[in-house]
Amino acid sequence: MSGAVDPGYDPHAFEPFAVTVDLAVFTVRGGALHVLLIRRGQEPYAGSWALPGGFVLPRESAETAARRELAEETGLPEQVVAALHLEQLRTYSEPDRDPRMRVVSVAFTALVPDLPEPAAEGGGDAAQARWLPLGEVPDLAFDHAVILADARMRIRSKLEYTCLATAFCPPEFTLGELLAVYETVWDTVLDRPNFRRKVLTTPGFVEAVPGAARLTGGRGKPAALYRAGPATALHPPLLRPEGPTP
Amino acid sequence: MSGAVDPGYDPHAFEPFAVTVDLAVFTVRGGALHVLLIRRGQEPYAGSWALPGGFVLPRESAETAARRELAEETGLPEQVVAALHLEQLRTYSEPDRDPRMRVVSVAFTALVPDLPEPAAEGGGDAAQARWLPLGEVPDLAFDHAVILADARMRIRSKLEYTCLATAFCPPEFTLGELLAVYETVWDTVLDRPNFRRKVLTTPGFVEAVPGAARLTGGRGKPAALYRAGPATALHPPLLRPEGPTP
DNA sequence: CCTTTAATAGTCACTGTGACTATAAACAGG
DNA sequence: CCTGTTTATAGTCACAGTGACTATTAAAGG
Repeated sequence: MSGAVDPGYDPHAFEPFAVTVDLAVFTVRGGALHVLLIRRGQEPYAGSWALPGGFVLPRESAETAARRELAEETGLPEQVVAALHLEQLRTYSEPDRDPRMRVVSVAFTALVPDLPEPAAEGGGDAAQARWLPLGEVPDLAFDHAVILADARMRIRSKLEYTCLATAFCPPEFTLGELLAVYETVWDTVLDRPNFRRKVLTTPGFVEAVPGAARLTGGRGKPAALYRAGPATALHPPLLRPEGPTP
Repeated sequence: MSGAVDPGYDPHAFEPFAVTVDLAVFTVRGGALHVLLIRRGQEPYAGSWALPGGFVLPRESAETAARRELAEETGLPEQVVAALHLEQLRTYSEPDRDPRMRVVSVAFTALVPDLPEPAAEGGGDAAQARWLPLGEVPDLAFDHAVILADARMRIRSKLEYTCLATAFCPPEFTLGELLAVYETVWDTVLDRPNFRRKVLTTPGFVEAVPGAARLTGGRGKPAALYRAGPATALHPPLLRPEGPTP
């Protein structure tokens, strides 16, 4: 616990820890799950791709730092960043994960709708930011490949028993778009009518927008629009077809 | 990420962070969920109860530190501690959670069978360690009440979709004991035959110990013995009666 | 118009579960 | 030794939720 040992503990007595945050920010675009990556400008791993993130400042919590870094590196307005779904994933603390010094990193997962185009240059850190499909992600700096894999597993399983999928959608969406989120994240094909039945009979998952409908890219019958409902958990869950973690 | 900013970063340049681990160690004893607490010997919060834990050493990962602290403060043999179920809960990083300095704490949850009697004195830190039923937990030091509440919520929901409940049982156990784990953690009463059917038809949840049986405290028909099976996830899950988090 | 595409409606069989009844095997006490 | 109590184990029945499928509706395009 915080201070079982503390004989007049001197903060500068030994090599200190640095604390950082790393962000695995996902979006669904064009039928593929994308993750936000930045290209590193400095050593170590200069030129490599990495997850966005940075140091936690002395008066910040890890979550505050995560939102600040995300705003800086994506150029999204603070207000948008303040509202989006951000969730702690886990903390990575292997002693040699950073070659320079002891760095403990708190990793977060964020889900955003497709809309925001990278707009990376706002940050100023000269690092370029891009959305990359998971299939095209190159080797990453530090242990970020592990973090990314953990984050992916986490969201795959969270879609099963939470209403998180709506975080990938714009404020108003069609059930076809929501279906596409599930199919993309799980990399499966779901039965459309069954999916519809499940979503609509789960209380609080989605709410119909009265009278609204949208033409789905020109083809087919217009779809009704829905908003995310107040529910956060799915009882019973919406299990994906195959095993727990294919 | 770990080092987007790093202009020849000087480790001693600013007030450093300390990194600690906190442990929420649970056991089921006598129909009540118990948590392991220690009484603090020093300020701050001297005399208060707190979760066991301590500083992460310069060459340790958080998980290594958690196992070491647990061994020190419970007196359990290293070998037992090395094998038990330990899982990262989340990291607590509010700037003022420790009045002395900036402390970021990685919290863990551990589940142990009833057997180990506190045996706290082995540690030497003079702090006394005790198992307390959750209903009798007093005010805790720092933000440990929050950590404990989070840990409790986590294990309650993990019993639903993982095989974790066996971690509360000795190596060989009866289905009645496993049932008691669920009933204690969820604070509900489950139908015995239905529970039995569910556990036995879930592949890999438990394995029968051939020919073995145990007298259940003298009363009633002897029960067959089982061991934990290889499965880790429960598909479909074993949902608790009421809402998601009562 | 007729075809294509996607949304929406509805059907049917099966699986898993909740509620419940029945039997078996130990012990306690008269 | 019989009887009641306790706990384990076996089995039944009805219903909810789901997977697989078929049918209909409403748009766009040639």
